Amino acid sequence: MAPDLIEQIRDFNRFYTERLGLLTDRYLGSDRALGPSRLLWEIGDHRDVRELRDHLGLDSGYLSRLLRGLEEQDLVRVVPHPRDGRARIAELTEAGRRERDALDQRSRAGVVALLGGLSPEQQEELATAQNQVRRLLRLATITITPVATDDPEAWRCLKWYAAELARRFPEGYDQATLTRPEDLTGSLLLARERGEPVGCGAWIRLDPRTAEIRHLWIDSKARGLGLGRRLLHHLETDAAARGVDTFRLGTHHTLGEAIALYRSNGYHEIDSYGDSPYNQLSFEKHQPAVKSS
Amino acid sequence: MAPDLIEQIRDFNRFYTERLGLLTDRYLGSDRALGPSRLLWEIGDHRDVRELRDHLGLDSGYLSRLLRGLEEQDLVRVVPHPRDGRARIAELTEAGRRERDALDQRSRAGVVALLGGLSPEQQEELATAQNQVRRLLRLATITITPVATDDPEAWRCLKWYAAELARRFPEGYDQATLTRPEDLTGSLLLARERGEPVGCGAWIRLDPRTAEIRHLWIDSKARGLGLGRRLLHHLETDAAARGVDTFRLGTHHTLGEAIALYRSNGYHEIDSYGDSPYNQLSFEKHQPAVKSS
DNA sequence: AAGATTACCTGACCTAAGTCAGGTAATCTC
DNA sequence: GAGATTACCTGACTTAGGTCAGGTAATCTT
Repeated sequence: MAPDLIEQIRDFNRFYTERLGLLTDRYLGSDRALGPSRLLWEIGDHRDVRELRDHLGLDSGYLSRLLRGLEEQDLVRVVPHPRDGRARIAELTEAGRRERDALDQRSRAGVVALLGGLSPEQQEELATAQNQVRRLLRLATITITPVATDDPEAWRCLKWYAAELARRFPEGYDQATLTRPEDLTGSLLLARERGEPVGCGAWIRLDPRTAEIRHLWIDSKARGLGLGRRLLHHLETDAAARGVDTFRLGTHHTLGEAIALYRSNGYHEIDSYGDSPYNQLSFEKHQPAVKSS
Repeated sequence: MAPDLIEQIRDFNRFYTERLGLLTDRYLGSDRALGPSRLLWEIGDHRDVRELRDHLGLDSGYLSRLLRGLEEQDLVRVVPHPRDGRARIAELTEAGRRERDALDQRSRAGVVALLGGLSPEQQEELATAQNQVRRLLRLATITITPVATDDPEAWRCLKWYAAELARRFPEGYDQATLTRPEDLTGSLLLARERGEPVGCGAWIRLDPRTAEIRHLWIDSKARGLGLGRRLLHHLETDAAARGVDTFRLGTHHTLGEAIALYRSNGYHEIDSYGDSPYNQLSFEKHQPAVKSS
């Protein structure tokens, strides 16, 4: 990997850390410490204490003390959970809401001041470049791993996939059409973003040198990142490493993004080969088998 | 200002903070705290203690203690300054250098792992987008302020400007040609990045409705940001607010970037009007006088 | 209904990071 | 050469942010 590229990324990280320092210093302003401010913000209007603990990654003792502190200042009320006697819910009081809004306002003001130094076009350019950075960093940190054919997380994805097809196909989609675990003769891949499943894909072996790509699906919150392409590529190299040099797949007229993805990845349309009623279009691609890197 | 643009910027800041958290957690790795690690890094091979204090913004007592700690671990040696008996210099020992290199290696490894999830083209895209973000944020945080005509910081800039012209003009440049403070009948503007002067520009009044732009200069470390344009624009609105509607300036064949800047800002070439031997080209622009925003 | 688990709290303790007030020696300014 | 300033150090203190070991009550599991 190009060393200067690495240095450039690190340099940007250093730069941004420094800039963020300036912004959050300003954002603070109040004499409240960072912890309580962040908590105030995270509570929103009301939130499970348990959820807060998970989300902020805090020790239960520490969170408890933080909440007590905010309660003493009358910014927060901690009330019993209506359905679980053990659990509790933190909610902002009127004063707490005012405080949170003030914090919010201060944070906005910092950004407004920053943008004031730029022309409207430059502001747009900034937003565009930031979105690009975010998109690529999200994509880079999503992990793709092979999982067991009956992996519960992967099956949650497959269910979502089926539900989406049912919504999008005019004729609906029968969940029973999903490939059963015992028929997944190739691999089942699961994509996770920060631990959360956000996509899946599988291939099955049609014959020793032919694989069929199936059930390629990306959660809506992870679309537009280029994850579909990455997942498809991963499936191909995975299959290629096991002797496959021909890939096939079937898809549906309504799945425009998928069709575009296949075409732009070297797939060409062929005559229908399977018997699935949903496979209105069939595609194929040849590629010499090589070991995955 | 567009509210969703503001939210987008804030959202990116939150996103990046979170990502950086992940990166620096990894970067740590060692059981050394963040403070000493950062200090180790900043010392480089050797550095004035005083410089470290300024640069890291640390209390002198705190820094002293940090250094003592590193000295006890044999990572750092603090030796007297050769030319100033009060001052001292911190330098890494052999072990300190190894430790710093190990930190560095760990930080690189984190970035390499991150980039591993992207194709080479995407890596390039990421670097490009990050540079764009950085460029715009730098530009946005540079302040431009009018200063006294004999302001010492502005005059440092003017001296640098003169020195650069002396290097670039085949015939050299006589510093005495710089406009004297008493002749700066318009304004002298100074651009600062994080407090440091990085550019200047002035206008003088030729007649009640005509200004001459002079000595527009950007430090090499702030070039390519679009600061020249911003500074020029600032000079124009400043002059316009004081009744000027005609701008003139003279420049030199060797200053290609400046000539391009003037042309792209509505200046057109006119016959020579002044008597400066360095003004090989003259430009003019009309613009109705309006109050600055 | 017993035993395990979960949700939260309390008290005791700890470290990193920093502030502040003063002190010493060297150096600069006049 | 006196007085101010600078560079650094030491000791005393504070705060934020956190860990850990237990305890209580509610709930889930079998």
